[in-house]
Amino acid sequence: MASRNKAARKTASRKASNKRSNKASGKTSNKTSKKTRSGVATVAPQSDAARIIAAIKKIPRGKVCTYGNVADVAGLPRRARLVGTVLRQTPASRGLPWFRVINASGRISFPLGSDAYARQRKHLEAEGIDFVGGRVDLDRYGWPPRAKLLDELLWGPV
DNA sequence: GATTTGGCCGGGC
DNA sequence: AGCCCGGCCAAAT
Repeated sequence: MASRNKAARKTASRKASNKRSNKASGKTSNKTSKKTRSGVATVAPQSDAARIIAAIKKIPRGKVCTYGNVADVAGLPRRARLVGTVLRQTPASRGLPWFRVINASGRISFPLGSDAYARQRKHLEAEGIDFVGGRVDLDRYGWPPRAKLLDELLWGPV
């Protein structure tokens, strides 16, 4: 069964992001920067949640972004699930365009038929996003645009 | 498309 | 610590 490249998959395919960079050591809990040892105040690293929120805010009207891409934009590759978790526990009161986040299949992640599903879909359609067979065409509405993703991966942020 | 399989990570117990 | 479960992902069947 050719079960060879398993570990290779993520690493190689999903963005040659070798940028697992910093953290990587499991927990990151960057709470508010504390280590102000003697004065050298390290610039408070934003919490992962804050970065995710910020990334979501960038999604333009009429566009959608997958959990994975939100994570990438937030500088947290491979933390798609965290995006879901953060979203789940973030009060919509924040004026956050949470509804622009959908899964990599171009579908709304809530169970079809649920209120949540209907709510999200309504928001998206209100922005002109069109659903075909319950799916959003990511080539058309996805953000950031694929080309851009690729470029940044290969060339780095301009 | 649908499923399976393996991987990733954070949170809760 | 260990185990299990997520608004996940992607390659392979």
